[in-house]
Amino acid sequence: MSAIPDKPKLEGLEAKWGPVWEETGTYRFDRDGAERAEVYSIDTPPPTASGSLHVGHVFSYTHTDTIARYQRMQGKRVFYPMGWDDNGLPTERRVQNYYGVRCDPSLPYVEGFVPPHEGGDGKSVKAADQQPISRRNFIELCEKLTVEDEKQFEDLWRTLGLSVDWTQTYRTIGAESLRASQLAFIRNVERGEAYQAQAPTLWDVTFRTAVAQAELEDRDQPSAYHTLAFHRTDGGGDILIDTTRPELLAACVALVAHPDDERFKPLFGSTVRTPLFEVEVPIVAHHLAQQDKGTGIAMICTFGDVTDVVWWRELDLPNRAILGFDGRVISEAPEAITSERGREAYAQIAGKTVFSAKAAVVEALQASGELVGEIRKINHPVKFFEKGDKPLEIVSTRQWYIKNGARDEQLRDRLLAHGRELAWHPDFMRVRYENWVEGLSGDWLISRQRFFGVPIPVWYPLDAEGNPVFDEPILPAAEQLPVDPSSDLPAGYTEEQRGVPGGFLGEVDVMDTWATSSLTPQLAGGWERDPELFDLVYPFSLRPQGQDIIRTWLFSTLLRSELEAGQLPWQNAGISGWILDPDRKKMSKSKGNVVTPAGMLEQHGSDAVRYWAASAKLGTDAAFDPQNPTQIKIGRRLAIKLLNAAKFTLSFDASGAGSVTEALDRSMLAGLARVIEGATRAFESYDHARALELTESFFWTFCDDYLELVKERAHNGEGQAQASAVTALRTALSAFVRLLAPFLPYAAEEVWSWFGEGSVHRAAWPVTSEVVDLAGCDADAELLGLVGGALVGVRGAKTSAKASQRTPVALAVVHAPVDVRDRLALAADDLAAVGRIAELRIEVAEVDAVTVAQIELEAAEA
RNA sequence: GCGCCUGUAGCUCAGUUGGUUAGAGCAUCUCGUUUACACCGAGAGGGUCGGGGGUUCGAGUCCCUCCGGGCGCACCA
Repeated sequence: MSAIPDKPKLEGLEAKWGPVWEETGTYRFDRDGAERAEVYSIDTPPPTASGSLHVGHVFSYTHTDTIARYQRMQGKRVFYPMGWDDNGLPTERRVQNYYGVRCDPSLPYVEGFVPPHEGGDGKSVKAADQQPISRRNFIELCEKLTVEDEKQFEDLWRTLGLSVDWTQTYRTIGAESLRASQLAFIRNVERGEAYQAQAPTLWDVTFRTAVAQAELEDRDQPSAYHTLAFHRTDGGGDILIDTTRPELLAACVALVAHPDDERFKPLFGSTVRTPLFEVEVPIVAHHLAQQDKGTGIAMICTFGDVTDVVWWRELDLPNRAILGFDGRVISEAPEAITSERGREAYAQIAGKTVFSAKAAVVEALQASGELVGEIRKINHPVKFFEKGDKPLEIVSTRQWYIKNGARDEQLRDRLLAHGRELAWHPDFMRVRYENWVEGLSGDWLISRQRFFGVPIPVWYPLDAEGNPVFDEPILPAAEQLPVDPSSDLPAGYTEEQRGVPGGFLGEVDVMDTWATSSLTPQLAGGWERDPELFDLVYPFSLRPQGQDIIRTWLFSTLLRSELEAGQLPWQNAGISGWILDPDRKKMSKSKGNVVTPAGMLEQHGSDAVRYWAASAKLGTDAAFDPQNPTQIKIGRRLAIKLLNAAKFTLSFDASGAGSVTEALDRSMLAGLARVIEGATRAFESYDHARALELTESFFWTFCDDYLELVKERAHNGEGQAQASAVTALRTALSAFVRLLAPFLPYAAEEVWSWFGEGSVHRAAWPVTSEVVDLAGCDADAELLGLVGGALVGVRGAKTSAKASQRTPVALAVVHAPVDVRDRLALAADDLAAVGRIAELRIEVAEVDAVTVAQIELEAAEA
């Protein structure tokens, strides 16, 4: 216990208590002798270490922390780890800009490399100005920078007061994560859940990597319809088609119309010659062709969009792809282009970007008269990589996939069943998951042609000609992990055999970030590393996360758990909403005006900021105006009030404390029992905001009415009347501090230290019996409100008389309904004391509520 | 196009299974240095619960419909 300061204040509490919690291990997960039933485990979202911190982080992580603290006070052994998602593209990009470098895997490693820049100004360095460096040098810089970034995150989390066990941290690029991630992958391969395939793949030409369905987003883009004339080979004239991608004309493999379309029915089976390139292609029928779109008949190219891929596959069409990995038209024309005119036309587009090729084709078509009518500009949605800024192309590549139920109905049904088993908070978020699972169009593409990631742990044998035999990948043994196939050796081979005929080739691709972060329960829980720990924490009690990554993180984690263990990775999913700016737009850096969380915490105090975050329910978006942070100010006020009310309460002589006998004191405790019950129930149903609201509102009643009513008795009263007030006050204070501890951990700990033992965050969550035992079960919970009503009347009379609240009252007559009069009389002395009423009459009258019928103020004293 | 969420005081939001006269805070106005708190306290004004229809003794709450806002999925000829 420590002394109560003369002037309690919030400033400095973070610096005072953070180190104490760290030193005493307040939030340490105690696994000794633990059983699963007493463990509450949290699958904390690992923030992208290279990303910037914003208020949204503070918002959702606070939600989780209130739950963690509640569970801890309920006696649970809380497993609350923290991870850093440091592998992947965001880090690569940050490293490029921060150090002014770019990875070129063909370059050799340079010992003691010094990057051209350090710190950057946050603006991107142009690709041309970036110094190419080896993959190893590049990864070293990634490692270095992420470690620094992670330190900043940790500092912020600590200041915010997250009750994370900082001995339980992991990095998604750390050795343990590499091992677990590769092990899980190998098991997927062995069970036939992971496989590789040569297939048309959505491809980002800027980052030169494949991307998965989950990373796509649609963006409206300006485009234009071009009407092209195809020539019937039977001499029947031209067929017009509309296309937005004339540059892919050279890759055209067929025309397609709906099988029921009377206009084209006679043409199915016949052929046309493509304009410009003069390739003979068939006219085919497919139900995906829309009669009312364009001219009702479309050209199929390899590949303009995902529908082309479907048509290509289902109609068994040839592949005449013309786009390379760099997004440019490849130099070699498809063999199908045989005419001299066609070859010449192709020469005009070879090597050009999509943009330039389109211009060239359009120009040639105009010259030949095969472009009919006007070019009509439109806006239409185009698929982008969510982190990219150029439209995705589709190229044919060999990639690794993990089955996700898109082509396996049984797996999909199991995933949907898990979605129904999982307790979602709020429940309607389940729909997002179901939409996603039901809409999956292909297996999960997990290989990325990038550098800073978990290497795909396979090698391929090389045949006598030196060609890799992809069908027979060589997997490492579990004991070998983690491996980097580009430097480590497959069993039975020597380094000299790398890349030579009859030897082997290491896979150079890395895994998608989500392929690793989909294993966070396994990474944090010690899967295949610490079985005892894993059994204690898995399946996790809670997965907290943002609504934006249901289709990525939540889905992929659930999938991996189903594949590996056939079960849900968690019991509950708590989904936080967005932070919106005052215009109800999603907050974003580009809009400027983004306050840094550290600055917010500094300015208002952690408890205040936490209050703002905690006052929003799960799943609900919260508005935040940095210029006018009302909710934060209210939180600050509440925290200060807690300090002051505690100090006041503890200032009364408690030597006689023991039992509560006075009606008003018993009433207050009865009301508090209801609050404890309600707050507990709210927390049990993951409604922290409700718990806060209930507690806060009764706490203000406690301060403004109850404390005012009894302070005279507590201070100057005598005997049991005085002792009753002090007992009730102290009992209530103890409960309030604990009820508020999940929200205001600093103020609560400070106050607790004035009278309690140990940390409030390890104290027992209040139960109704501790107040009911003192108040008696027959206590009149309504009495405090009734007296409060009378008090409002007295205060109002003084206010309207423009008199001070301390003005003495000669006579006050209070009217009360018949069933209330006697109850009110039990608190008459307290009411008279706070109102400075010399003569207080409480009379029965025909009124609905307690009213002050008559009041005579004494003349103001000089 | 299919679906989910949402619309309550000037602002931000509560409002349990339908049940008296719809609540809180902020803001506004008025008053007050009363035993902790001026980062304070007291009081007051302020709402056709998006519109319309229905079920019911009774609807902010349930049903239908329309309108506005947000989001998810689908949509690239």
